[in-house]
Amino acid sequence: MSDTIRVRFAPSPTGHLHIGGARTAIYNWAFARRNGGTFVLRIDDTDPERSTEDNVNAIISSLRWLGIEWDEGPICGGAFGPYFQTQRTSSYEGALAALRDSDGVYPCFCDPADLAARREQARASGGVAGYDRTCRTIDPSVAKARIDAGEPQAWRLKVPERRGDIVFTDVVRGKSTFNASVMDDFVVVRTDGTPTYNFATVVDDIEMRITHVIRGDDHLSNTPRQILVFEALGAAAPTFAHLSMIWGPDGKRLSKRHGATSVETYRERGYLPEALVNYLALLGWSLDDKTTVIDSETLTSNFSLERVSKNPAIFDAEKLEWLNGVYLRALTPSRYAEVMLPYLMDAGLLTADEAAHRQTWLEELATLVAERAKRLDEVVPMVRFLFEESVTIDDSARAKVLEQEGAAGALDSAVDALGALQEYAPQTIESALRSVPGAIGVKPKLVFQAVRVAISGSTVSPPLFESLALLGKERSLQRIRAARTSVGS
RNA sequence: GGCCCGUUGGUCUAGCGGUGAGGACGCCGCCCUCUCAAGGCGGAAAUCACGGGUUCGAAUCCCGUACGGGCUACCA
Repeated sequence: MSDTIRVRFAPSPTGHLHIGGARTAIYNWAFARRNGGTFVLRIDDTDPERSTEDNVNAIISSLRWLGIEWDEGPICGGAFGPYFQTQRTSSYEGALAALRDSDGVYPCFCDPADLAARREQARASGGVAGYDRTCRTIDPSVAKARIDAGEPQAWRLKVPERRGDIVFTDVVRGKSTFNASVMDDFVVVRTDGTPTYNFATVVDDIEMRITHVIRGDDHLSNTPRQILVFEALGAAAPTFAHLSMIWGPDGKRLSKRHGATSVETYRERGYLPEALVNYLALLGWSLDDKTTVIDSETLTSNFSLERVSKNPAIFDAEKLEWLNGVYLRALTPSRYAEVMLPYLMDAGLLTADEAAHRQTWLEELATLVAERAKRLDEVVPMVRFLFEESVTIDDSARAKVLEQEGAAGALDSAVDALGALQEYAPQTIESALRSVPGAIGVKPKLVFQAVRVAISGSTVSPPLFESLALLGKERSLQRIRAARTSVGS
């Protein structure tokens, strides 16, 4: 593996893995794979208030479920660890010391509340809202005395006087220019000694030898600040690639009120990881002008930042569903049975033990359901009738089918025809039932629908003959008789 | 307010000076069919945000405007 390219995904464990974060991770991962680079996972847990271990675990398990594997990071370790920012305080302290030595920072004794007020005032009068540099002019010896006296201080980056505009080329958006005059001396280390985001990420990116920073464009405005830190630390800035946001249907940042936003939820609802990866990859990137079904292999061997789109994308749940259906249909029966089983078990339809004894039966069931479900959780209502002892017939189905003229006779004949079968299999069942309409002078559809309603309780079900076979002769006859009885004469 | 960024059918996108503006989801119709799906075929749907330029020629290049978004913290 070449080490020329190193990228990282650095989630902050303040929640589960978000759809947008997942896409960022996918792009980083695909980019690393495509270029023979290294993909680093780093946990940016510097916010003690909101970061939790549960969230770290959830993020890790979501990434794994998606099939996104990191080369360095939690669990697997690596040569540039640790990979949790809370364990890297010595790095930040070292970087601060270096900046103090090089006169790249200065202590700030301003009161935060006071600062906020000044900022408000500056903004109100139409001025620049940045820090007014009050403490920048304090004489170093005075500053040292105040620190020694125990006065609390934060550290601010001393933006060079003659730095000029900050210009960088973003791989997806092109050349970006930020006017130097708007760069204020931002805080790099807080009063409590902890590093701010813009400082910690840069220190880490330098130490971890990150060459390409691929992240959401909510960080675009942070980039010039970070470039200043890279420069102050005497390091070359990496290449940046800012991804546009993912929006909800209303054009606002995708959030809980738009529905499911965490990868975990999609997993629970029966989406396949490969479908989610495919969909997310396409939300802002395209292989060419016509391909929409792209497996991981194709993605990791063709991904390029140059083909990442600049505009924000609205998350289209329906297209994801469609794509999930495509992947679901492509599963082999045994694989389908495997992924479907947890849903069946959760619904209490069968136990793991029973499943082990009904492998073939489950695979047959899988083939029936495969081209009908877009999500795995949809199979439960679809197949429930095949597991339960008896079935309750839906009122509208009864009215629409069973109470139709000829239905009773059709059920009687069906019982006779099926009852006579030696071999109870889809083919034999089909020919038996197909002989009924002609014999009693009724439309084939009426027979099929009547039997369907009788065994499933509904006018909609998986294919009839196969369903009857899976149900078994005994229960089939039982249900048809029960339905027949309920219709009366 | 200031600074940035974006704008091709309802949605995701292709396009990178000359195309009938292509594909996909969704929608509609037809076919297939035991229901539902799946599949096949066809269709509607884009004045390429708007207004100016540049050019023989602009969705493509330039400048404005509008709309949307992001940042503007001792959050990340």
